Amino acid sequence: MSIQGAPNDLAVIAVAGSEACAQQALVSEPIDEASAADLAQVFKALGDPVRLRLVSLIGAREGGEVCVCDLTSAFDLSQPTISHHLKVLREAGLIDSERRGTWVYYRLVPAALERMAGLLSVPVS
Amino acid sequence: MSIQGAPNDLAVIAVAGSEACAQQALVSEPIDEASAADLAQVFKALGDPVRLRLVSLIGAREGGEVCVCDLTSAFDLSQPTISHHLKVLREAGLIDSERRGTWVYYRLVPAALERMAGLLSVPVS
DNA sequence: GCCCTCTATAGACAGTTGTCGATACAGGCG
DNA sequence: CGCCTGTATCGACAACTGTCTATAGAGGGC
Repeated sequence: MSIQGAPNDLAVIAVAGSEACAQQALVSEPIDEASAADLAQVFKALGDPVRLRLVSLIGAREGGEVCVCDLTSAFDLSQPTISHHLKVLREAGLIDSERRGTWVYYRLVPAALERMAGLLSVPVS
Repeated sequence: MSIQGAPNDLAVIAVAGSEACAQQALVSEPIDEASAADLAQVFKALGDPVRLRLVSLIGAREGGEVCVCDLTSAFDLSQPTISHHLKVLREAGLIDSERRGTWVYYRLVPAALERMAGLLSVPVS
């Protein structure tokens, strides 16, 4: 389950992402301050229960897209608060959005998730 | 704080961790609130540049162990501040420590890192 | 025992973050 | 056009976080 086999752009991005993150382990050599600040911002975006659930809700959705109205109704929080969390995730590069008519749809950026996953994987030496 | 004796225990834990993370994708189905809160705490621990560099410094070290004194000297921060960050990482389960005489040595918990990596990996199906 | 070094804890304080209500903007529909 | 719905931004405020100094605890050497 998860992403359908349909020829959408998301699958292509996912493959490209997982191939690109070859040597990016956090633990293979000490990272410099600039990289640390850069990566910390992304982890910080993931470091909130609401945002984690947002990512999960978006990613688990068939078709990979979720309307903001569906996300807002899934939480016991105000609409501006959800909008704020979506903005944080968007600025971290983890999701992106597209407006279609009245509604705005969000989807994951698989390459960004894979990049972080690659950083955390420990070479089994 | 406690690390079990022999160094090859770590390898066993690492392998077990990477094998166990089969179906733990964040995006395969929506996670519940409790899991989200739990996981967010770990991502939050990683969401600070200093702590990311600490993880990197510890993981990149030959032997996998680093004395606190080496970590403190790697930053332009006070010793209590580094101690605080190490505590955050320890409480998130990402690192572990052992006192040997006067010094305290920190090492990674590979299973914890692999767990988070597994969560972020996007199933390419 | 006394003292010295290494590490952790406590308390304080400024900066950041999550949340809200109010409001502005965007776009479809009479 | 005016209105209505969906989304984003603004401003405020309490709660949390990162940092410091001061101090406590652990353990070795004299």
